[in-house]
Amino acid sequence: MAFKCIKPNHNNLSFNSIFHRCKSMAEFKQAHARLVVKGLYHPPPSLRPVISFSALHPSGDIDYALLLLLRTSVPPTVFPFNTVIRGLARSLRSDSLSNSVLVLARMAEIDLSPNNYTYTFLFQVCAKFFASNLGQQFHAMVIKRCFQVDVCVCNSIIQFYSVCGKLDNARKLFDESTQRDVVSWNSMINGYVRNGEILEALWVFEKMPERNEVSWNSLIGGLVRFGYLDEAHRLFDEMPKRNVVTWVVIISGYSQNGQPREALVLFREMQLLDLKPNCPILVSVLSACAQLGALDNGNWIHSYIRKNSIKMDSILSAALIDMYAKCGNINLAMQVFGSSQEKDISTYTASISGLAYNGYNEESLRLFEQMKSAGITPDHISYLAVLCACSHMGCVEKGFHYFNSMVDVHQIKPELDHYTCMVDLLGRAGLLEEAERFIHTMPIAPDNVIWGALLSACRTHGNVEMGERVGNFLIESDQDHDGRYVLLSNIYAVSSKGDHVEKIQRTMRRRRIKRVPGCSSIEVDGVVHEFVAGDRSHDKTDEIYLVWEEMVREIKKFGYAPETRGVVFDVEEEEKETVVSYHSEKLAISYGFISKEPGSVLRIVKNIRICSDCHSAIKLVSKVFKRKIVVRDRRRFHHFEGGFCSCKDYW
DNA sequence: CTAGGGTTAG
Repeated sequence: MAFKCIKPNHNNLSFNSIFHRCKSMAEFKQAHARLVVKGLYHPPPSLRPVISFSALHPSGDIDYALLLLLRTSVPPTVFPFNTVIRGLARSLRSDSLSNSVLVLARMAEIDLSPNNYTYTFLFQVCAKFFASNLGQQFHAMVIKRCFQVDVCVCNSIIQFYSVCGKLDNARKLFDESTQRDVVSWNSMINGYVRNGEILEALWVFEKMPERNEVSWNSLIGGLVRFGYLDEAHRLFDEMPKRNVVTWVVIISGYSQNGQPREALVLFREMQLLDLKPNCPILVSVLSACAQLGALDNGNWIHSYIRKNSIKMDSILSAALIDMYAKCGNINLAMQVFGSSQEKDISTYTASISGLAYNGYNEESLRLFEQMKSAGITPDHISYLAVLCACSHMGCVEKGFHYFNSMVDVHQIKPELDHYTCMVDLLGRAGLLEEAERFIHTMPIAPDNVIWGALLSACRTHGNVEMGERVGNFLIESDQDHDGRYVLLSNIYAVSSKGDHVEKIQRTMRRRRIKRVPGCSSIEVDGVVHEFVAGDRSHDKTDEIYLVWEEMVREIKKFGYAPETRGVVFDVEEEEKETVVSYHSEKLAISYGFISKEPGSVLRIVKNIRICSDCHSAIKLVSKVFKRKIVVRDRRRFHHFEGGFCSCKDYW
């Protein structure tokens, strides 16, 4: 023993310590380059830390790892080869698949047999790139060589098959496997969930000998994904021990499935249990606030983030910006934008579209230009925001300018959404023929949404001929969509074909199409109050109606005349004025007058678009009662002040 | 000295 110490391997020690001191890829490369340039012999084992760092560290360089592994004589042990395949499995680059095959081939060249780790990483790569055939070949290799797989390899094969949609193969392996643990069961649940077989997933869940949080979370996540939110909530209640992922799944589930109130309720439950929300939860809750237009709640989240010094990443700041913008408070949104540290494309996009639907069209376009100057390449979503701004401005020329630059400068292939935006742009501007021609010359097939945009433009500009044609086509091809019937009958109602309205109503009744009722909400002291037209369910109904009638008397002195033309549905003639008089946004505003502090801004959120009667009434209310009123409808904001609206009556 | 399953916006 003492003998060996006489000649220690100085080289090896010193080179190892050189590399071990390195903290970044650049330092590794510099150190390595110095050795190579000086022609100093560096023993292969010392390269191991370089390979590990290059392959696995977030700031590493997988190509460098591959280079060292394939072109130098690293010691022929399986470890560095496994490390590189592991790194390839982590990377998102499309050549990872072929590179992992290259590594495997090199192993065969130098007679290195893959071990369990090698196979685990290989199946990870195949799962990530949905390399169904290659993975199957690896599986065959495992079988043919009588390789003794351990439970991890077995599970990674199950996982591989299930993400590739080969559920039968996964199930066969699972059934035949002698080593099954909770991960195997969970992978099967996930496989079924991923492939839409929620009943199978449920069956597996019920048969499991033991479950952990992941089992519960996977099933709950599956139920959420397929819209079975009540079932998901039931399991959530039954769950013996929840973790933070459980909360993410259920809260984001509600938030993304159009049930933002439930998301907020669960978030409050978390607060009561003194549980710390993580970033994804905060993002989901902010999105719920954005959907509801619940500014008080959103403000509270913002101060919670500040108080607890939660790290703001770009997603969280985008969510905050989006929340403020969708609550109609563009100033706060832009404040968050201004103070966010790392502005990436999502931060910009949230601000660009926020400005656009709040009526700050020029500012929106300016920010888009600013983003490009900052060296951020616009993507298809930021272009969507810009086109939307042009459409709100009614600026056809600018819209086409951006549409063309999207294709020519940034090589982004327009998707249906972009085409819809262009049809909307042309249609709003009254260029109906051009809009229809545009649809016919699109390189992809138009969907019902695009025709819907055209139909809506026909209604705005009273084009009965085109409206009748498009509308009748739409109520046949998309029979369940209530809005199309409404638009078409509105078009008939103001034309000489008033008698056709009756026909449309009969068709709707026959097909049992229910209209989605118009619904408006207002937040008071953190509670969101909801109203539908003619609603009498609120505690303060009497007062609300009294106040609105009083306000109508006042604005009539300033020239308000109720319009009933838009009301053609489900009501008898004499009811029309009553219904339009108590549209949901009017009730919500009236409640705001009663319950909010005098002079405070009233913020209303409406689920469908505002009608022109409400629009002119609210303009006058804002003038006569000197009150700022912000109405968010399905498409955009209307900021009412002093008798004017930010949309300049173009909406 | 390495490994397998669940969550994240615009």
